[in-house]
Amino acid sequence: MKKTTAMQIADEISTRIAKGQLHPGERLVETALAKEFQTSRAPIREALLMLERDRLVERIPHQGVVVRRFTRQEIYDLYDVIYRLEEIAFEKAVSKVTEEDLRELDRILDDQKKAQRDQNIESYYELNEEFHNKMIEITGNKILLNMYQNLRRPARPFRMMSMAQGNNMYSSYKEHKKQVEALRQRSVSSGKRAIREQEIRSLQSLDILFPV
Amino acid sequence: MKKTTAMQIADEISTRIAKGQLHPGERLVETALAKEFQTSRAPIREALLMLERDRLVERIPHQGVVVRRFTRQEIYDLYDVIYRLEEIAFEKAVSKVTEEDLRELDRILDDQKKAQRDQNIESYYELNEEFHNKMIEITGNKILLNMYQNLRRPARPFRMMSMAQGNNMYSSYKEHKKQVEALRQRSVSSGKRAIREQEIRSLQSLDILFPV
DNA sequence: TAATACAATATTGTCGACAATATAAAGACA
DNA sequence: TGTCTTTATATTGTCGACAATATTGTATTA
Repeated sequence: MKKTTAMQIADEISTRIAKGQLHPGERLVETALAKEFQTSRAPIREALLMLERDRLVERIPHQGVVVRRFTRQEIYDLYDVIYRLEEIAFEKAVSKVTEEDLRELDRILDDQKKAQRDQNIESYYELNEEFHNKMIEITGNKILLNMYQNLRRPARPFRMMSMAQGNNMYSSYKEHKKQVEALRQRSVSSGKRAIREQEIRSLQSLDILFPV
Repeated sequence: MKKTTAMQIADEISTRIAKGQLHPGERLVETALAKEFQTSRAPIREALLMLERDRLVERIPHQGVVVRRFTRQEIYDLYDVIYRLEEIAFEKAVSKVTEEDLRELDRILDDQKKAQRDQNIESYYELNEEFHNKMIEITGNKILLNMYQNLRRPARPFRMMSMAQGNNMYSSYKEHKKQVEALRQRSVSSGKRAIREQEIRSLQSLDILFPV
């Protein structure tokens, strides 16, 4: 199952958006992209449709495609939903988690600790994704996992930015550790508490990044 | 902002899937559709991409597009997430609801009552959508609303089927009424109770529709 | 007969050209 | 001068043809 060129292009543009090389509101013109990627417009159009599917860009008929723009409110709403989903996931995970799952989470935590020590934001972020995905995988609900990933994808640029801020990477690591501990003890309440703490911290970061 | 033909085609195929005229797993061949809709393949391809975006079909590279197939487990997972989101929405709505919102919900309930009396499933279903969308609109969280709609869309065929079953339309109406009453009293607990009751009923319907 | 290699067919992927539409620029009129 | 109309330009939408790929059917060989 080889990847079609449209998919490769979609991947490339996707990472550019994630890394902040393409900014919200920036226009994506088909002909320009076709020239850059040395193809015709057909695969470009298809790639853009795929990106719209992933909610990374917005398409307006006869007007074109722009990198999705979030209002301050939308970012807050996005975070809100993400953390509510994490709570749901945690609650479900408590009754399903195995010893092997816990070992896997410990492994990710260890790697995160190293990345945090090295101040390797990129690496830490990837492990972060892994951690949360693992957490939801434990629930066994693929719909939930899919939805969660769809939400986090557009949030990535903001998360990266706030991760680079102050000692957020360290406190993020600590919260994750608390979560795993709560999961080990099968304690829904302390798990939720850890999630809430992280949420508060995230919102504080947002306030610094996007002052009113 | 006129609708492009690709969008019209996507709408048409979308309703066919929703109404069960196209069955899960059924193949959607581009040339055949192009012939039927009297266009070239370009807008068809685009429409199919849009449907994939809405999670109504699955695309496999070089193999084609099929109407999305759900396993029994996925349907259960889908319902699970939908009801968890409704709970979240209700909790948020309690602190935001206005008198005008309540009147609007009453209006929808009245219409549902009529549709239920006439055993007009189609009409009842549309009002049902309206009810739930309104409920989430009250929260003011557009991300949540969008996500909720994305989940309900592929679930529509199942919901329609279970609505046609026994007196599910009537009990659905009653649960909605309870929800509005709970909202009026700003009671999170009784709202959640109503949602859970409806969830249980839904799962029972599913068990009848898809016996093990 | 069963398994494998090969050829034929159906279908998707990509291309370049043209048509339709929206935006920007230029002109007409009060 | 300012507003409306018209024209020009840029960009997206659609088309038909060809290329690439996957599947199916057929032949070959052990």
